[in-house]
Parts: sequence; structure tokens; C-alpha cells
Amino acid sequence: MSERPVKVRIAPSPTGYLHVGTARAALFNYLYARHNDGKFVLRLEDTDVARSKPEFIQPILDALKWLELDWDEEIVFQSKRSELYAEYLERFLKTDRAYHCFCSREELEAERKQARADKRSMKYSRKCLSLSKEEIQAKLDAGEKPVVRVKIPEGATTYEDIVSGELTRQNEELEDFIVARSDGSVTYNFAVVVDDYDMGISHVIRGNDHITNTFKQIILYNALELELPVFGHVPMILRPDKKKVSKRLGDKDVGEYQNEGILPEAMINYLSLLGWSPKVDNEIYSRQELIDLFDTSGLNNSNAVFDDEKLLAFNFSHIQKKSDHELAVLAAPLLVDAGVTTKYWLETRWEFLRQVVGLLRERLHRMSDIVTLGGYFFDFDYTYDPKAEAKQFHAEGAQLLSDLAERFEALDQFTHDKVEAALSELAEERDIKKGKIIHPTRLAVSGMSIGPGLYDLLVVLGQRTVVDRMKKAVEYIHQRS
RNA sequence: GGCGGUAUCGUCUAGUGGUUAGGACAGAUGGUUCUCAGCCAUCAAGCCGGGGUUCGAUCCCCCGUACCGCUACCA
Repeated sequence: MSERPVKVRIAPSPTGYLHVGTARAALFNYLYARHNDGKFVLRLEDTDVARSKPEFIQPILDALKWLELDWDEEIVFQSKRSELYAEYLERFLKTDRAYHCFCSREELEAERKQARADKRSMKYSRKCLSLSKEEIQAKLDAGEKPVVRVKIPEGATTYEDIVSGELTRQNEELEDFIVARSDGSVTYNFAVVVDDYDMGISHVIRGNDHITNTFKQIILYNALELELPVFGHVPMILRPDKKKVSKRLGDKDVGEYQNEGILPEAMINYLSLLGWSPKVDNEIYSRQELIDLFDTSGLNNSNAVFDDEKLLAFNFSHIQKKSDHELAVLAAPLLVDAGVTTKYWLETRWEFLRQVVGLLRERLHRMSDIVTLGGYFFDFDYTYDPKAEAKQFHAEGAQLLSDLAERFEALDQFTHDKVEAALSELAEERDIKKGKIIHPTRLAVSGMSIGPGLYDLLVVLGQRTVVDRMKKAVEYIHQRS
């Protein structure tokens, strides 16, 4: 295999959204290309008229863009390349590896059934291989539309997989698979060979569910006398029940993780460690670090279960790496979408938003947590947590809230220290623990029993808001009783 | 069924012919604290089974088992 410039590709078929398996294959290709100053290109395998849907194309592109797996060059659409395939098919037909087959689908189906019944694997009988030129011409003249099959050679096919090492398949395990349909269009393996060759793909890194295809493709490369790319097959990503991830089983696609508040860098980082390892005791990496580190020698060959919890932990880590400003940028649209505030309001109070995320950041496992954990900063329309309310909003609590609100109102400066001092004083005078005051106050101003340190929380909320909310809580307690 | 691949804590993984088999997530416990989270510390948890090869196998070989994949005029 001669040295060629590195050029890799991801070739999704638009039969659904982008799932994590395809995303990871894309990532490995992307990392390999970037690491080696090569090209990473995108090809859409959209030739399955029955299952391909144009409406899946954009979401796939969006997901790739979200992950910033940006591809080089123009997107290649298989559906637009039928002329190219026809050329190669022409060429293939001239080799002694090609032959026409007139067997009907019904006949083949019957053979298949029989093979099953006999517990044999289905292999085409080669019935049409022995047809004479005259017989073929006669059928053609009669208007029969044959398919084109490849005559699998004797012997075995071997190649060196960059993940699994040397792999061999006895050719007799392969059947004379169909290369072109009766309507003249080529099938998957033929199109892939033509495309990978034509596009100058140097390395084919894909899921190991393609290993059988690889042998078929190699036979086609050989028949067409084309130079082979290097192949590498990465393990599958499995669900917690060890089944291959699939949309049908309810597995999330990449877009759903995005909507849940997963950061693209977290997804990238997590995915990179499924089936690959940098072999050091560190797991959190930036995109650039992954590019620098990525090496096919770190690829392993056993399937990996996708663990949402660990993804979340990675997400948390990457959230912590961001600045308050960056987090504010990410949080703003989520808060607006949730209806707790408006875009305009936030734009005029950016510093406030920045402080809020600064306060909440180490509680954010997914960005969307900002809404549930911090909605009260923007919206007074919260309800009190029922359990906490039962515990804190009693007569004594109301009295404390009312007293504290008065003292807060009288403060000339609403700083952490002043607030703390006011609260401590009250606790001392009443000879009670500070917690007795802190908890009802937190509930009054946030509706929640959990959250950031109270003094910080109060300062960010602001004197006016705090006092208002406390008074309102007092009223609420009185009304209720 | 046939063919192929894989097998280290629950999960993702590192690792070596001789190691206290390492890390991360999750779990447990303790500390910090006004709560939650975080942070810190500690703990628990693994070499699929059986044969070989060898002075010695988690590691190499074989068999078994389990799991995964492929087995279309789909991609």
C-alpha cells in the first residue's frame, strides 16, 4: 500500500437522525484527519429510495455542525453520481468477474427459504453463470432485465485491519452478490468502492458491522484493479442492555443530547473514549488535545456500552472549564425558551445573568439545569417547595422573616458581610441557630430548600427583591393560616 | 444455523510472562457547610470457565461459554 495523503470520510445514510455510533465514527475520522493534516469529507449515501428521506439530511448536518465535526470540501451525494457508477459498471462488465443473472426475486426467495430449512447459509446457486452467450442474448431480446453479479474468485481474501490486525475470509463464504440491480443502478458495495476510490479516500474507518462488506469490497477493488484504501473497523456502541444502539429501541440521537443541555465538547470527549484510549490516567480533554493525542494504536476492539451517567459527569467537567460569560451565553436562550425571562430583559442585565451562572455553575450537570435551579432569579412566579414549606413556614418562621426583612431593608449596603451580620444579629438576639432563619429565608426568596450559599444568593438577588419576596412570604403564611 | 469478532471492577478503560492489577463514572463512608451541589479523604468492587505452554500465566495457544456483528435487487 503506497503512502497517500490522508483523506477520510464519514458516510451516513439519511434514513434517520445522527446516532451516537455514527457520530463517534465521524469523530474518529475527524480526529485522524486533523491529527495528520489530512482531509475529512462527508458523503451522503442516499440511494435507498425506500428508506432515505431528504428531511433527515439537515438534522444530520446540524448534528455534525453542533459537534463541530466540520468537513472539508463539498458534500458528496451518492444519488447524484449515477453516471460515474455507470461508467465503472461498464468497466466492471468487461472483466471476467461480472456476469448477468436472470433469476427472479421469487426464485431467489425460494432458494433462500430452502437454504434456511436445510440449515445452510444462503449462497446464490450460480445458475446463471453457465448461461451461454446466445441464451443471454435471447433473454435480453425477450426484454428480460438481468442483474449483474460478481463472480467471487476461489481462495481467500486477507487484509490488514488497523484495529483488528490481519483478517481473513474464505471466499467460499461469500456469495456472488448483486452489484447492479435490474434497473441498472448499482448496489451499496459497488457504489462505496467507486466513491472511496474516486474521492481519493486513503483510510476507511467505520463500524465493525462493515467487516463483511470490506471483503466484498476488496474483491471489487481487485476486479476493477483499483488501489485499496487502508481499513480500520471500530467496535460498536451498545445500549446498557448490550444491544446495538438504535433509534427503534428509543435510543437518543445526537440532537436530543443537544436539547438536553449536553455540551458538544463533552459529547466529543466522552465519545472519543468509547473504543479508544490515550492510555494515560486522564479523561477530560479539549478538542485540540484529542486531535493532538489521537492515534489509531489507541483504538480497541471490544464493544462499549454507552453510559448516560458518565456522559453527564463529562458534561459537568466541561461546564466547569467555561467562564461565567461563556456559560451565560449558553444559559440565556434556555432561560428564554423556558419562559422565565425575555431576551431583552437579559440583554439589559447581562452582569446579573453572569452572576447567576457564577453562583450556580457547580450545580449544573446539564446546561438546562439552569432553568430549574435558577429560574427564581428571573421570575417571581414560583411556588414554594411543599415539603420545605411545611417545615419552615410556620408562625415563628413568619416572625423571623418579617423581622429580618425589616433589618435588610434598613441596610445601607447590601453586601455579603452586611447581610450575614444582620442575620447573625437576629439569631443571637433570639438565641437561635442561624439555620432557623436561613432556611425559611431561602425558601421565601427562591421557593426552594436547596441552592447556593444564602448570603451570596441574597446579594445577587438584590436588596429590593429580597425584601419584597420576604414580605410576600410573610403575607402568604398569614393568609394560609 | 453458517461465518467472523470480542471477553479486566456494575459501566468506560490502562496494564504486564513475575505488579499491592492502575484510573474514571456510578456506589458507600467521613470531613467542609445554612441546605443542595461541589470539593477533599477513605472504602468496596474486576482479570468468563476449562485445559495446555512455562519455573511462573490476567497476559501466549486450544476448547467451551457468553456477548456482538454479518448473513437483501438496504445502506
